[in-house]
Amino acid sequence: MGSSTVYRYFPSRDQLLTALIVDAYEAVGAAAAQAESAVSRADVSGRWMSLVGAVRRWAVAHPQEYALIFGSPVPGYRAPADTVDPAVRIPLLVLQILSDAVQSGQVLPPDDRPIPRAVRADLKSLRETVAPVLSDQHLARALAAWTQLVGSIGFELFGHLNNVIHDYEAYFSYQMRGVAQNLGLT
Amino acid sequence: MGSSTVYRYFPSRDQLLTALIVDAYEAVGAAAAQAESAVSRADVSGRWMSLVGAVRRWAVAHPQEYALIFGSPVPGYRAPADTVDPAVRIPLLVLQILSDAVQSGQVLPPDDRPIPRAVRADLKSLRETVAPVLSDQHLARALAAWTQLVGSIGFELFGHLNNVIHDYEAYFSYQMRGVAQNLGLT
DNA sequence: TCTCTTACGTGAACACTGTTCACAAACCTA
DNA sequence: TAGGTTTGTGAACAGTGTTCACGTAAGAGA
Repeated sequence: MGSSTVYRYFPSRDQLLTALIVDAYEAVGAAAAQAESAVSRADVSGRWMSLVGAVRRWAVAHPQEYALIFGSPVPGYRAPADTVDPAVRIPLLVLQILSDAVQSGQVLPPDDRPIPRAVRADLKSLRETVAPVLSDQHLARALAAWTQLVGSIGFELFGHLNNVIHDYEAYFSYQMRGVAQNLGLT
Repeated sequence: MGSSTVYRYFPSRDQLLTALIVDAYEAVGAAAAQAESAVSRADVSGRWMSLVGAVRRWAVAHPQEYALIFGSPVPGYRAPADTVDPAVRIPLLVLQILSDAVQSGQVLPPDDRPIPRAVRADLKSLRETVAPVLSDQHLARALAAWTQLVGSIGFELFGHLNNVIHDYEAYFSYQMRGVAQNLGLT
């Protein structure tokens, strides 16, 4: 197939990119959701570990697609609103796990470090739209966990721990168990 | 200046890239080192906060260079050994801060979660080469902190928290104080 | 089966970028 | 001033992204 044929299916490079990005988000989101759903609802830390393992496996199997959605933005491309829903699927799963943990009393009380006013305002919006049962501290920890997950996989894929960590799967699992602990999951 | 002139100074695209990458690592490393060195040696958590703030400010001021070193790898480019020394400067600073904290008794005892054997082997090498006073748990936490730092800045620069966090500087500071706490810095 | 219409893929053409190279201008240094 | 080195230029070539006119294949209805 010639390269020009692509333009019969997508009107522009940007819309092709958008389709690729949406596909990638949906694929990794589906892998995460499926893995997470396979664990008993009560086992919140097992759900977290299953989710992160699935995300990492998908990333290792599809490094270019992972780089497309979590690596450097493509120069000149601005993601349209269509990409938002697929993109938030995994963070919503994380918030759901933490919400379930809170509601079933399986989460340690968060520390009481003061949160800056501006951050509280953002977390309030977040709580009202997606996770009503989570406190500011819980929301902030969930965001930190999500950041840590993406950062850890990026470090592996992008080679930042080459010659430092050799068994990355074991390292990743260990670190993610630590993240679960930081989240307060028991 | 015509684009062809570049090839008078660099024999190939890859060597030009290497020079850009080394320059970027050295610039962000210098910013981090300078900020970190401006804080009293005894104030380990202040040193951490000063370091991360400087890294973030540099990243926001030089987003393309940041993406070059911490974003998706350039297709077809393999980083030569020359890039390693500049690249490890910041993680070494983090290890130094934590080492100083340990030696002056300013760090909480790490939890005793078991570390997988394969990871222990890697951490042992790391300890022997760069941070002899740090336990496996401390080393793993330092790597996690470094991951969290890079991940947080990437989330901001690459737009993963657009329309979620608006005052990113405040959010970043709050999260980094949490990382300091996870590191055990008092 | 024939034909009309639509869907699909091709290759030429154009622009832009990365890279090489022969040449010329500028600049040391003696 | 002269010789040699350094620096920048523009032509040329290749590779890629994009448009477009064209031809072929395929499906629907008579």
